[in-house]
Amino acid sequence: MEPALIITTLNSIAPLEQGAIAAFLDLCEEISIPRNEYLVRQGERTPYAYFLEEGVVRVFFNNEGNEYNKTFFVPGMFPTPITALISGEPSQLGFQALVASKLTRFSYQGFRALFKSHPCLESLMLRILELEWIKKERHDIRMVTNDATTNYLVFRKEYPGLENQIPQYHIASYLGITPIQLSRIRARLAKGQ
Amino acid sequence: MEPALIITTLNSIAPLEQGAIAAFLDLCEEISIPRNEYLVRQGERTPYAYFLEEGVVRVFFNNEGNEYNKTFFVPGMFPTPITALISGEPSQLGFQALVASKLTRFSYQGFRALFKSHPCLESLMLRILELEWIKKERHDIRMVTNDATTNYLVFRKEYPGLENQIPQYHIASYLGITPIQLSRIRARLAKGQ
DNA sequence: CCCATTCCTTAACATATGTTAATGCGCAGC
DNA sequence: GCTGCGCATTAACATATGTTAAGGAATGGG
Repeated sequence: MEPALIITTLNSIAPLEQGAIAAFLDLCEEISIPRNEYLVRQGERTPYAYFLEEGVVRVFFNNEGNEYNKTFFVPGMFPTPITALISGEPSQLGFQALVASKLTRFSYQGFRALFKSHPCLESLMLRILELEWIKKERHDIRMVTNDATTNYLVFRKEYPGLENQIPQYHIASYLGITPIQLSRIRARLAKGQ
Repeated sequence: MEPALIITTLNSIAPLEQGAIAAFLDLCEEISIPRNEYLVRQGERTPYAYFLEEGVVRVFFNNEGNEYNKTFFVPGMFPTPITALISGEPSQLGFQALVASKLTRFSYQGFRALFKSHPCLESLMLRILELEWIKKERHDIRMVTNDATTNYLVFRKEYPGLENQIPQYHIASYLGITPIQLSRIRARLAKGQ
């Protein structure tokens, strides 16, 4: 495959040797996925890690019909069931494309198998997890601290334009409120301005 | 220092060479901390990673006087400001001993400096982050999915005896409710049983 | 031993948010 | 160009939880 966004992204995270890059690219394949299709279904096993080149993906948890969106992925991010890949268990989370998307995917086991011959890839993996950890912690603190209105405004800043590409009930679920409540918030904001 | 709980814990996470263990132990020092003292204050920098040998520690976020307990640590866990250590920024989280506690601490930079000569320590670090990630994800899913009553019951199972060692407002904050609400839940449970 | 502090409980009240339901807009398929 | 479906909005209502306040048990210090 041709080195797309993923290579520049990985290189900006940690320095990689040429040999490691080549070996890694051998594992990669590009896939396209239509709107509303699933990368990973809840309860399903998958061998793949994913990198989003174009589009939007959501990750969510479904409990008795109620869905909770954990976060949205935009290009440059990794919509990957880390826990499932690490633990070997079926994924507790579902991953769904919200618009037609292009992704790079690669076998996680294959990737780990490269660590012995290319230690820089293990350092890369550690660095990625570190960065994800930081991101998640900041996110968690924000969500707990702010009220829904503030988090809605943050969402709009963090994902410019996304608001108009996906149904509002996905945003509401992400904010931890009902679509009705989000509608009330939007009405209040429109009036207050 | 004498190899205490931390060594058996680390060995159970990932296999370590003798040389690596010795080099690591050189970095370690044991500390005791009285009840209600802070390991790390919010807004403070710290060079240390911590491992809890005995006692209880909470990690919390404070926003304009409102405190949000993220989790509790019991022996065998790492009450460590990972994000602060990785990013070099002041810690957004506070770490406080809720009962008199014993910990092992070590310089995080010193630890990372060992990665070059002891790659197994880097693998260990990666493994620890992986396990923490899994734990956090399961925790997050539970907290979102369940109501406060269920989460309270889970808390009692997950931290046996802890309920009687710490004030209930810390538990309420952990559950995301007010102490009054927790009191109502407890009253209902006592009656319903 | 007593007092003060801390913290849990209970009640009365206020309020934000969920629930149910009806309305209407806009897009897609026929 | 209709027609139907999916989705957002709005209103009326129900309810859970926060707020304020008061009282009482337990604990620790003088």
